[in-house]
Amino acid sequence: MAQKGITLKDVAAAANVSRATAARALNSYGYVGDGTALRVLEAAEKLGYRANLVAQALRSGQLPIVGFIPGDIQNPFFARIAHDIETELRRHRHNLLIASSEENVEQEKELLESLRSLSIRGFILAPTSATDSQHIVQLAREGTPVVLIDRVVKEVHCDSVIVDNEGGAREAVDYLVANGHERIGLLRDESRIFTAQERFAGYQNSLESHGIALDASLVSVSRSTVEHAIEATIRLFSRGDRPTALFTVDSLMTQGALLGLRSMGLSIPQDVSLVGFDDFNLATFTDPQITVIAQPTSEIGALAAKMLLERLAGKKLAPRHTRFPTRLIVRGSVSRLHRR
Amino acid sequence: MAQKGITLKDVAAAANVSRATAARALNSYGYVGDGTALRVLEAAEKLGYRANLVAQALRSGQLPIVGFIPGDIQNPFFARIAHDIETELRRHRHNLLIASSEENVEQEKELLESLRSLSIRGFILAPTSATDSQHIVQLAREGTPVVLIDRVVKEVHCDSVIVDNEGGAREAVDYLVANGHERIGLLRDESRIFTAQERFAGYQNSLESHGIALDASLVSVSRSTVEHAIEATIRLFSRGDRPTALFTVDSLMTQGALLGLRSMGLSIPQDVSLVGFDDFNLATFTDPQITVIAQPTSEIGALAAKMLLERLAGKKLAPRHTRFPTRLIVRGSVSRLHRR
DNA sequence: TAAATATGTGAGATCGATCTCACAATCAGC
DNA sequence: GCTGATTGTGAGATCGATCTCACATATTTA
Repeated sequence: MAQKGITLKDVAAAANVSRATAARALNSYGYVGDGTALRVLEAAEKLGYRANLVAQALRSGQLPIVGFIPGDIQNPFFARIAHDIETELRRHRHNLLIASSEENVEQEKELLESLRSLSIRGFILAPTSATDSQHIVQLAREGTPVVLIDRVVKEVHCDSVIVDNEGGAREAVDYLVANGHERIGLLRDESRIFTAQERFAGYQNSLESHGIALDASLVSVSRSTVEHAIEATIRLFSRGDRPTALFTVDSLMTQGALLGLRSMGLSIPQDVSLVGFDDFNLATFTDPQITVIAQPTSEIGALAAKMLLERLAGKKLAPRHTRFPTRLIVRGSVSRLHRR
Repeated sequence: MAQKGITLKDVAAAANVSRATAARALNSYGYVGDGTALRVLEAAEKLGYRANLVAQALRSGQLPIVGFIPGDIQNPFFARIAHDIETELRRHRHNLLIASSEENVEQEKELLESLRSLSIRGFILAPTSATDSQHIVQLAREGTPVVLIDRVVKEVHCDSVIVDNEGGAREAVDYLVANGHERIGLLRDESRIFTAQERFAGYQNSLESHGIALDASLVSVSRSTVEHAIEATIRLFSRGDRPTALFTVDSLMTQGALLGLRSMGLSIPQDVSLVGFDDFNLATFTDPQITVIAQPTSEIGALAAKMLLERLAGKKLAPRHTRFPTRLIVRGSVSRLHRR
């Protein structure tokens, strides 16, 4: 009952022309007499005619809808991106359908599969697995425009927008090392996820370049939620020779680490130094303020949407890959470690 | 190019039957011979047939899509609700289209208007205005299922899920008064918004019941973002006789207040006591932990989705209105005020 | 003035799935 | 063996917008 039921036919009847002519007048193509066109437009106006997008889609094969599949819409990082994508799409009369993969490859596959039958025009996707990607390859190969954000997948040929995860992580750990830390814990998410891999690589590379051996027992894996990160943090710091510093790979984990450490009575930065990847609202309120690697979150969504819209408009180019730099924001959560 | 193009016709041809019979076999209705049905099913399987939802929608007039129009998808409150709605919808093979009103009535109207031509099945809506609501009345009257969340609009007859805003706000202010505060500031959002009205009423009623006169200069209005709330807070506390306590009406504002107060060198709870409406992740990390009025956020989305799905299934009942209770969580951001 | 082109319009096909209707067969009951 | 129900199937219409084609008139051009 969504539609009042004023169709092109009604408009045509009111204007005393055929459907074909009405369509020409409304979409201004082909030959239409001036007077006729005016009559049609007036009739449409008076009746409150709105084209049925579903009918248009059946002919054209495409609904003016773009799908966005983030790992988790509750993560402020993705929420911000969703907002920016939607704003950009609206400018071009497209709508945004959001379905979260919940960081589950199977769910991601099912979503893609089911959205496909909706004749959605294109996808903006944060693939949950860097390797299990045949479904995405397949999608891109069929010609559906796809833009990957935050995470890429090697074999897929499409536009992508990511950040310098390795460099950012390296900078974070370099900074901790420069402050005298050697036992540096890592709170990361599952290794299937592209950003986790890259940030881990940054962690490794930094340690290696400083001649510090990687200690696997200092690395804790957790899902990216505050609750899971609290647990993982407690696990990591429940040992005798606990780390003197911690690097967390996203803002929800940073918040989990804050809460976990507090619950253990460990204070920052006296007992533990902390650097988090991805800035967040309250990072400057906590005491101390949290030192972070900031990403240009506000640019990712808008750029991805623009890229996708260009593809939808038919632009044929080689895939474009944008990688934004990150930025270390030094606040107060890292202390200089003095040898004891 | 979203569709590989395997249509019912292809399946019918492969199974050597007519389209009508193929449809009957696939959707199991009417009479179909056992052998025939099997042939059709096998052919569909082999070809990888997926029904074109757009074509189905053209006939039925409805796409399996539900629209969600929150005030701001970046507000964790709405993000959580969006997540829960989506999870529930997916169970019933429906998709979620999210478009933010950005707390702008005109945008809300345009969105509704444009989504209408998409033949969306129903809406879950947090109306940005408690009074400017003809567009929603109209929508509901036409028979489109609508569920209002977080905010209601008087004239609209449809299901709704909200919380006890007045009671929650009253409890917050009662608590401050019980701790000796009389000059209690209010950081609220625009009065057009339903929750702002109700929470303001709770603030008023509490003061009145304690014989405290309402001082309009203690009330600061701001948009519901961290940035705007910082400014509003600073404005409110830049006066000589500043409030001894502050009540903020949502979690982004609470965070803004925290940052604003800190930037002014005011500490909580020594200089200012604080109670916020809506709990948030870091409320227990900040020092002190923040006392809040918690809402059952995790129940709202799921319930709203269920209600909507029932309506979509054709359930005809009088509109149901659920109002969840709130809960005061006492932490450490309120101090007992001693007369000076 | 005849031929060629430009302009305006409508009838009907199309997109894909589904539904109505007509028409066969098969089977039961009398 | 005949009527009437039961079962099975296909032809064609339908949803709404758009596009192709054919067919008119007008207007140029040779």
